[in-house]
Amino acid sequence: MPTPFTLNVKDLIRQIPAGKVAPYGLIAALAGNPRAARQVAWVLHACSAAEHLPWHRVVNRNGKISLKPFLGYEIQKQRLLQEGVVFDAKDAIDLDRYLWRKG
DNA sequence: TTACTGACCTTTT
DNA sequence: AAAAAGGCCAGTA
Repeated sequence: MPTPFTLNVKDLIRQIPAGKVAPYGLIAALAGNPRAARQVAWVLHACSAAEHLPWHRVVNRNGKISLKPFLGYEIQKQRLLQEGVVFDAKDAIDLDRYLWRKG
């Protein structure tokens, strides 16, 4: 039985609209534990496939993809590009523009 | 059962 | 300013 935090994380990720992204810390904070970003990451790589969570809309605090190349990085980037998210020269997303705002 | 690992973030030296 | 440590939860060995 997963903790409410984990369930909350999944719900929050489901609420992320297309074309927006959310860092791990924000989801963790909304889920109730600002320092449980690591757990958020775990939920993604472990449960995202089983659920249909838009895991590609979750990036790190730098606005960059944490995944390593050829291990999901390209897939996530392509998905985001399909949704209209633009990467800058550093392969990072402008969080000021694409950060998901609750509401 | 304990111990280690993992798509990380925040706080403290 | 940069660097180190602490913290969170679930899965695997």
